[in-house]
Amino acid sequence: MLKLTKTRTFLTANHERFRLLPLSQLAAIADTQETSLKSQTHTQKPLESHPSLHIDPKYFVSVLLNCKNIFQIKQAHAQIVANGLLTNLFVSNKLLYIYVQHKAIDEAHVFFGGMREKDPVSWSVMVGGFAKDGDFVKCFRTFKELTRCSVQPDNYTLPFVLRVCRDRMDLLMGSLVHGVVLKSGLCWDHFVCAALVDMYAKCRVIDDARKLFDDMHKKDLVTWTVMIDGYAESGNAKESLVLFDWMREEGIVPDKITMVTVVNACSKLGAMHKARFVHDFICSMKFSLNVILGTAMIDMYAKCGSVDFAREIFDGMREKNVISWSVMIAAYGYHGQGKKALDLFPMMLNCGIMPNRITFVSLLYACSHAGLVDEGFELFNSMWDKYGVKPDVKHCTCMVDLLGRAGRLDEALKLIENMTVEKDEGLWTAFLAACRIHKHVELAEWAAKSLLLLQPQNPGHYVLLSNIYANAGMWEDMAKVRNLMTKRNLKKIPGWTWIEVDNKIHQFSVGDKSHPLSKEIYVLLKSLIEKLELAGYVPDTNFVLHDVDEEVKVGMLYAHSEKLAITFGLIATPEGTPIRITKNLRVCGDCHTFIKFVSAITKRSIIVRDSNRFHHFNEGACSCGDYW
DNA sequence: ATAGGGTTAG
Repeated sequence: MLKLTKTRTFLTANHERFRLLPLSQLAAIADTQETSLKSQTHTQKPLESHPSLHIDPKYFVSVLLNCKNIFQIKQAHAQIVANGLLTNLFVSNKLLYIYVQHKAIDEAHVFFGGMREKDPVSWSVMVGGFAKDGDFVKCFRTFKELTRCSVQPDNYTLPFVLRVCRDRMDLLMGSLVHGVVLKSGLCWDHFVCAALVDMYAKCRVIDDARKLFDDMHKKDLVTWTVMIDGYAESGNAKESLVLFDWMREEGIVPDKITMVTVVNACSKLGAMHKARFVHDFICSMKFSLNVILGTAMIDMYAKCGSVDFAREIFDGMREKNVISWSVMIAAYGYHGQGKKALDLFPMMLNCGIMPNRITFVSLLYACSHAGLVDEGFELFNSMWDKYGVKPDVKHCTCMVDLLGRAGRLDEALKLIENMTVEKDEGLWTAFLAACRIHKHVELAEWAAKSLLLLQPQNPGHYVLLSNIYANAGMWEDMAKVRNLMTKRNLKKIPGWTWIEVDNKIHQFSVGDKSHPLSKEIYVLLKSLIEKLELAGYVPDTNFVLHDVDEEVKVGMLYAHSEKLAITFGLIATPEGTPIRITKNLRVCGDCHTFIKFVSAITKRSIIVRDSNRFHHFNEGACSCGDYW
């Protein structure tokens, strides 16, 4: 019955010579060979095959499905050739797919090239293979070839090419594909539309993603998840949570992956009530914490201000990976508990987890936040020798930060001069901060100019440089920088501060008057400032003059978004509880001083998070070392 | 026969 059982060598379509195994041995490849043969004879009708062949193609498909490695696939491939089954698209498409599934993309490509007959499935599998492999060029080349062979792009190929656009964040190509989608009339297809939403969301064109999303008549869980994540990633975590509520109202039941993105949104928001709610929700769904969900929750609690809750989750996790450990270390770090962060390191090694680049960033960062200079140096020096992790810019930045805070500017400078890796924005920013503490104008100017050269489109750098000139009384230079900024049509990135009260997020911008309690807030802020000034607070007007927009300068000198949020916090949160605020950018020096005085006078503890740093204020002191 | 969403720093 079998066409070939004797051992001989054979040329596959890929022109490789194989010692062909007898079918009896090939069968051993497939674990489930017996069951699949049985089920085939007893329950399923054999597929129609070429009249001259006696072997059922389905048999080869089941062999292919059970291949464990490339070698086995090639053996099966050879047998398929030997049995003349290549002409069977059912079999050859499966073979192509199996090559792709085992990431043997080159083999797949060669085989694909040699296929005499290709149907839309063959094309999709190949396009998808390149997409999953991240090979943008070959993915598009194949896609173009497909259209040239007058095959219609279908609801399988289009999501694949959109996927590769998404992974590269290539909005231009993505919109071009969107054009193809419109022409193909497939814009109402479920998968195609979801892929478009995903592409736009990941390219941070969240409004376009939303438009498509709103027009979808059937939104499934994956699309909701993509949308929720998209909002969180593009800085609107509040909307993520709104969508999450809406999704449940629509009767869609979230799964663990959705919850990861929701947890992530809470991290970004730093809203503790929301965090608790989401945690309770996860418990009520009886979701067990896998590594990813658990790690996301550690991060959430840490960024919502409670390292202790974060640690509870951490301790309760059965499986932890490098990321879980790094997140926990970082959490202690930005809460100013450097010692605890460092204690975790040997524990992690004991568990057999090897540190990576980010682990070291977290460790060094923890050192700089807690002023642990010697410990930091030791880690920095040992990371390559002991753990094989090469120090990069980020690690150098932590060291510059550490040395700068410790007042060792000259050593920081030496480190920068001896660096072999390319210097980036963060490095110059850290060095600049150190120069400003030590009032070293020339070096500060050098750092700020480097920043400007590196990112001429970032308005923040212009503001920095002009502030340096202003502080040094170099008015002409200052004017030049401001002019350059106007000429290049750059505007300052707006800063926002928000505060969560009774499960609601209240958001403020500079001089904001949109809040319902705006009147009360301004009245209290005014009298508060008077009290603070009596206690010795001197507003840093220099900073205000150059850092805040013109209209603010005139009428509302003291209406920074942080100050508005704090004042509202004093009104709306019960005494004895800490006031927690979050800002999307760094808190300026003036506000830092302001908050210190507020915490001294009102005896309230205040926790400020700016981007991903925490400042704990208590009775007029800040835990994380003064930077201003 | 082929298909999508998730974790860390800066």
